[in-house]
Parts: sequence; C-alpha cells; structure tokens
Amino acid sequence: MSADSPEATGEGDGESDAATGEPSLEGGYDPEAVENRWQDRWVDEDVYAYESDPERDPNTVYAIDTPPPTVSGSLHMGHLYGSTLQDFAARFQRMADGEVLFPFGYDDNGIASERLTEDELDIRHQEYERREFQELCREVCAEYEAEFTDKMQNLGTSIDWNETYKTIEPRVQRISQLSFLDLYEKGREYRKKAPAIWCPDCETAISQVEMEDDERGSHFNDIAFEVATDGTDRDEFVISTTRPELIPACVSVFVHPDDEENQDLVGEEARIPIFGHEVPIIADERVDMEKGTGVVMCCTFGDQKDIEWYQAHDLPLRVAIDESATMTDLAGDYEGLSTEEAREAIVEDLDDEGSLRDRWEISHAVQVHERCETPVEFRVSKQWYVEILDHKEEYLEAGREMDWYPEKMYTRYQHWIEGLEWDWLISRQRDSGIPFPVWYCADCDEAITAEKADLPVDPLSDEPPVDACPECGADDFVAEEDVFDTWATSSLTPLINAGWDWDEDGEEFTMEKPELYPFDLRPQGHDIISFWLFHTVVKCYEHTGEVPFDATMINGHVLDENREKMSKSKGNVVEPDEVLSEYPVDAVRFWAASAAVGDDFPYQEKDLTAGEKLLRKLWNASKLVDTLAPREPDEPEELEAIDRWLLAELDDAVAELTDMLEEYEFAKARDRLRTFFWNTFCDDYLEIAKTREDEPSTQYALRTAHRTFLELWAPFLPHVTEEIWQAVYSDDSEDLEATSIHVRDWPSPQGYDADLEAGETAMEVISALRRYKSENQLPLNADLESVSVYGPIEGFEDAIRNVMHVQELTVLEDEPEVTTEVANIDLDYSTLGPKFGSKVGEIDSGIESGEYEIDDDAGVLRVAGEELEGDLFDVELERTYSGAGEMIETESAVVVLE
RNA sequence: GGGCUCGUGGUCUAGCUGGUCAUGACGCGGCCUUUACAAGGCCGAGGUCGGUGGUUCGAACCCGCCCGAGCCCA
Repeated sequence: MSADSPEATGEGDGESDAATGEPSLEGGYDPEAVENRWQDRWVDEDVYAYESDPERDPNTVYAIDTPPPTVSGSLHMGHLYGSTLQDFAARFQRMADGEVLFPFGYDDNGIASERLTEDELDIRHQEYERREFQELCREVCAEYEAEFTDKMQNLGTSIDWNETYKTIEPRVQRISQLSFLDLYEKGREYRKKAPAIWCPDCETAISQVEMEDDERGSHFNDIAFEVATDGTDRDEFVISTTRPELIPACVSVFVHPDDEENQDLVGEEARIPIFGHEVPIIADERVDMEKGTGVVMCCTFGDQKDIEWYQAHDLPLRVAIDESATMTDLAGDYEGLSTEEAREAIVEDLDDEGSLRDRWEISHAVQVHERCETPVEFRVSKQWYVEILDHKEEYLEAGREMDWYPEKMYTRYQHWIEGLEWDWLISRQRDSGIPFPVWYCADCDEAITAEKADLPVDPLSDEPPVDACPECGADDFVAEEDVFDTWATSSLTPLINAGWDWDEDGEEFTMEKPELYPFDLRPQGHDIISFWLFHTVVKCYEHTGEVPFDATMINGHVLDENREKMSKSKGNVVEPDEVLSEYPVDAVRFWAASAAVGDDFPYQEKDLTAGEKLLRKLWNASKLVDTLAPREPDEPEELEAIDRWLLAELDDAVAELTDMLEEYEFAKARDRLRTFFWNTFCDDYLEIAKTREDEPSTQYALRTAHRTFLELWAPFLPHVTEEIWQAVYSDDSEDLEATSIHVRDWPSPQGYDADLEAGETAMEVISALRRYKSENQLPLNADLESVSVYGPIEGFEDAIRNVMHVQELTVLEDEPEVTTEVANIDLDYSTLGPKFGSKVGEIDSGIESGEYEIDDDAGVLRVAGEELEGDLFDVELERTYSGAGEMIETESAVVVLE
C-alpha cells in the first residue's frame, strides 16, 4: 500500500509525496513517513511552546505537572501509556482553552540513577571519590536521557521541549535546598538519631520503597532464657527466633498483656544465654501470641517491631551488627564473624550449653534490598526528618480539595495518610544527590544552614556562612555529607515548573510564572499516589499554603495479554520499540484511549489493528470528501433536511465529546466519536452524499463535517489529522505555529436544528432496504422498483430513493393493510413495580396465560383483577401483510417493497 | 494479615443512583465490487453478567460470604 520508503527522512528520496515532505492526499496513508515528519516539525517549529505571561489570568492557562520519569532504564509501556493520556488532556485543552504548559523533566538524582550507573559501567560507588562517581552518573544519565527524549518525541506528545529540567541541575538544586531551608525555618524539619533501613551489601540507608519481600528458607530456634529475678515461680522460659545471632543485641523480652500463661514473667528480668546480660520483661499488645511460645525477644534491631518497641519503651541500644553485617565487639567471641557465620556458631554453642530447645526449618518472607537482594538490617543513625504526622488532617483536606479522576482513587490517598506512623526521613548516605546545605559545629553539633542567596551550595567544598558557631563560638565546622532523598526534590515539580525562587531584596519567595500555580492537572500511575503525589502535596502545601493541583488523573497499568503484570522475570514485557516499529503511533494512541482512566488494561496486539483501520478509514473518507465537494463552498441560504440533519447530529456529538474530554473520559469520547464518524458519517451520510454531490447544501455540510471531524480527532490522532488538514485546508504549511490543526479552536455546537426523528427513521428505512438486498443476495446498487414507506421521513425521500436506487418511492398516508394480533404486552415495570408491588407477579402470569382483556375504548388493560392505565403498558402487535409485495417493519416505520 | 480496586459472549469492553430484547469492537460463519476504503459493506451465530446466599414484585447493578487477579501497606 505505502510507497516503498523504509527510511522516511523527509530528505526527498523522490518516492512519494509523503516522503518528500509535502502533505498530500495522494495514494494510501503512509504513517511511517508522515508521523516522523510531523514530529520533527512540531518540535522544530515550537508548535507547543508555552509563552509565559505573569499577568495572564490563571483560568485561561492549563498547566500540567508531569511527574519526571526516574532515570533508571529505558522507556516502557507505562511511560508510553501515561504520557499519551497526558497528551489527550493537553491537546484537548490547548484547542479548547488556549495556552497549555506541558513540561517534561528527568528525575536523575538519587539511588535509582546511581544503580543504573553502577550496572551500566559495572562498578561500585564505593570504588570512587564522590565527585568522580557523580561525574560518571551525569554521563550515564545524559546518555539515557538523550535516548529517552528521542523516544518520547517519537510518541508525538505535545510536550513543550523548551520547558525541560533535570532534578540534578543547579537551578533545581537551588530550589530543593531553598525548600529545605524554608521548612527548617518554619520548624517543620528536625535531625534525630533513629533507626533507618540499611543495606549491608551496599552499605547505605535505603528507603522503604526500595525494599521488597522475598520468600527465603530459614530456621526457627527455640531458646531458653533464664529468669534472673529471685523468688519467681519458674526459672526459665523459651522464646522463638529466626535470628539467634541477635541475642547479644537483646534489650528486652515481651509478653502480650492478654497472655495469661506468661503473665507471671512481666516485671521480671531475663538473663541472656551465653552473654549473660539481663533485660526487662515487658507487656505489650504488639506481641503475636500465636507465634512460637508467645514470648518474644526484642533486639537492636531484628525487624521493624523491634524499632517500634525501642521507641515506645525507650529501650537502650545494643548494636551487635555493624554497617557491613559483621558482628561487633558486643558479640564477644563472635566479633568479626558475618551474621550468617555468627548464627551458626551461636546456635551450636547454645546447643552445647543446653539452651537450644528446638530447631526446625521454615520458609518466610524476608525484606530484601530490591537491587542486590540482600536482607536488610536496621541501623540507628542521625537523620533528617520532615515532620508530617502533626499535619495529617491538613493533608487530608488538601486531598479532598482536589478533583480526583477517577474519584475512587482518593481513598488510597486517604488511607495512606491515616495509616502514617513515621515522619518523612529525607537524608540519604549516598553519593549522587543534592547535598544538605548544612554544616555542624564540631564542638556542640549546632546545625549551621547556608544563606539562601548562596544556594546551591555543597558543604563539602563550600564554607559555612559564619566564622564562629552562634551557639558556642567554636570555629571548627563539619560538613553534612548526606544528600536529599530523591522524593525531597521530585516533590517540588510544581515549584520547579513555576520558577519558584527566593527574592533577596524583597525577602520573600517569588514565582517566575505565577499564572501556572496551582497547576490544573497532576497525572500519575496509581502505584505512586502514596509517595510521589502525597509528598508533592506536603511540600507545596507547606511552602505556599495552597494545594498544588486542582485535579489529579490516575492512570492504570498496562498488563500483558493475559492481564498479568509485566515483569522482566516473567519475560512478558512488551517493548514500546517493538510496538512502534509495527504500528503507527496514532494507532497506539487509539489503543491507549480504550481504557477508562484508572483501570488496568491488557496490551493486545489485535487492538492496534482497530486503530490502524480507523486511520485508513479517515484517510479514505477524506479522499472521498475531496472528490465530492469544493474545499471552500459557500454556505447556502437554506440547508436541505438531510444535510441539516447531519450537522445537527454533529452538534450533539461535539457537545457530548466536549463534556467527556473535560471529565477525562477518553475511552467514552473515543467510542462516541468513532461510532458517529464511522457509522453515521461514512456508512450513512457519505453514501447519500455520493448521490447529491452537486447540491450546494450537501457540499457545505460535507466540508463542515469533515473539518470538524479532523478537529475532533486531533487530540487522539495528531499525525493523520495534521497531514490531512495541511493537505486540504492549510494554504500555508510553512507557518506551522499558526496553521497547525493542533492550535485551532475546539469545535462548538453551531445550533443546527433538524428533525432528528425523521433522520433517524430514514436511516432505519435505508438499513431495512440494505438488509432486504443482502438477504436476497442482491448487489447494494441493484434497482428496487417500488417502495412504499409509512412513517415520518419528511424531507428524506430523495435521500432514500437515490442511495437505495429506488425507482418509485411512495409515502403512505395510512398504515398498510394488515391483519394484526397481539404478540406481546410490554409493561412499564419502573412505575408498575412501585404501584402494585407484589401484585406484579400475578399480573405477569395473567398476561402469560392470556387471561387479560384490552379495552381499546377506555385505553386500559384488565388483568389479575386490576385495571392498568394506558401509560403502564404497550401492546405489541404482530402484523401479517396480505397486500402485494413484501413488508418490512422497523422501529418507527413500515416499508413495503413491490 | 489489612486497605482499595477489578472479574460481563472465544478475547477486550459499555452498562453498575435496581425496571422493557445487556453495548460496542476484535475474532468466527454467510452474502455483496454502492463514486473512498474487500484491511470495505450488509447480515448472522455466540452470554446461567466469577461462585454462592440474601434484600426486593423484580438484581449484571444493593448487602454477606467464597474464589480468582492487581495495586498499596504490614
């Protein structure tokens, strides 16, 4: 079908118009050449560039805060799907409401990018100086970003590529550090020594989202502890643990308050075997009585419950494991062993000593670092926190103030906040990140923060802004080595996009583009509501006092063809590259529009062919329109019925589509538009129009509808609509910023008034005649000698006659001669039910068995001792036509063929 | 283990503030070259609406339980 131009570069191979870069309707549609050409031109000619105007009314700007993809690999289906949904909104709003900001960024600071760098270069960050390693990260990220950008641009999204940022760039570093200082000054950040999740292999603290569960084999060990206190009923008790190497770190023993069997232990002291230190026995309802003996030891730290107890009961720290999972001097003879070695050795010694009472194999879920699959430890260290627990109610209120698409997703946000138990830990012991703008007094540990005017700073190379500690006067300072958590920065994207900054002279925060904030839309997947969206609300709300988004749109996940999650280990990942090499981007977009926003949906290759077919249909229909009507016909004084009908139907479609798109109901809009375009316009109207091409009324309607269809399809199918638009309706394709279909005004209903019932009936009659021909194996253009119609088809007689090749069409004044008998009685249950209640069953069976009477004069139905008024029932008649020819009945007409 | 969501012809889906024949697409079967499109047009077959119990005159829709899938959190 297409010209043989495998590498369509637009360089003029001379093969086809598409390849040479001239928009044209000649030949078939060649998406490969056309799509690339427009993608390049849209970017090169700034068609989607946002021009800021601080004075602009914020209501006329539609600003999207796109979450910047984490630089950790290549573009996947989730990126493709998410950004396509965003683009539907952006393109619709651009046409409907004017200025749109559709920005783009990369989240390339933090652990994900470090990991990528280590994998890519096969190195470990510990092997490098921090600066060196950061440099390597920048290089690797830059490569990935260039490739990613290229692929994003191949998706044809209307991103303003002038408005891009990286979260590691100096401008963003400044904003991120400003954010830190502002929150610190507002008293919403604190530094505290507390447990953090630690990967002993990578030797760093990691965040909770970097952990995953893994099913591992292990052993349960029953270990006897002596009761150290005198005068008790028993000398010992038994605890169960999977981590016997932690007994040197044991700080207490817990019993459930409802555990009557072990209640006697509470308040006593326990002596730890081998090590001999004594710990208190405490009651706490967090004990799982079902597990083991119901008595549990608490260590520094075996799991998160140990941390809770440590904090709740103000327990001491006994650190037996260091940062590389090696036993410390606290472990005595076991010092220097790895945790695994120590575990075996201690179990053996416990056994020798007689303290090991039982040991059996189990399999349980272990929390491991997602990257290296090493089981995590918990280590106490000084970390920075953002206080959030005290503002839960405000964050809930912020969530309620946003419009959620779909609405049901709000509950996830709500439950997340309600379940919060920890403040937000923002410090990371990593290399590649944004540094804390903080130094500490070497003497008193007082935190010295940077001056806002100096940001961004790196305390490792920059000097603190004071000569002496304001607290104790010492002049020796230690730089903070930690960097911010990735989310501490990526939660600032609305402020980054709006150009948030500190004005030194005015001593206030300012925005370069205040008209953008708050943003109109925040799109993202449902998996990141709880951290990314939430953190962004927290940060922006605390800084500006405003909710950063008017609305949030939550997209579902793309699953594989069997509705299962795509994952590398399952090997069911579909690569966007493969899809795009086989199908036009517009077809992929059509597929992306098929799911309701928020629902997960499967990738199915055959769905893409539906999109391909639509492109072909749109192309071919455009060619036909071009042969039927001049491109700029005059508007006639009076439109004829059939043409007015089409435009009135079009008005309805426009109104409905506008509503749907405003509500982000892309799937509904897509189906509504497809049905109207394909069935009503192509199948019905175009066939009629072929017989009326000389009519000025039809020419005008054809062109009006065609232009409108291109505009309505433009948000969904930007490439093919641009190609057709430029080929047919643009006289100057050079000035794309002004002539692109994507900067046109969204259509609005024109107020056409038509007899929709007559049009609908006429289409029914045509459909009936088609069926007749089909059933009688006649060609659709076969002549029909004589057709009579009883029904409201005023004004559509010629249309029916011409399109169905009817020699003689008669409109009957009266219903044709028929003998009728009652075939069925339809009841209006919606009013019948409430009125008659349980009597409905009797009425039904009365009709079923024929025990009823229809009183035509009174207009009532008598059944089961009741009298039903005329509006409660419909009598369906079966007609037998006894006249000449064949009778066909439709919903609202009777057709007789002779 | 907890929360949220989903489960409709072979496949994907609409409908889900309860009320006449459950929507459309893909696939399947048959027929047909209407002034573009046969990758098109027309027609047809195909569903105990995950299972089960309940509320109701009436349930795909409301409620309980169960099964399966997904996400988030323990």
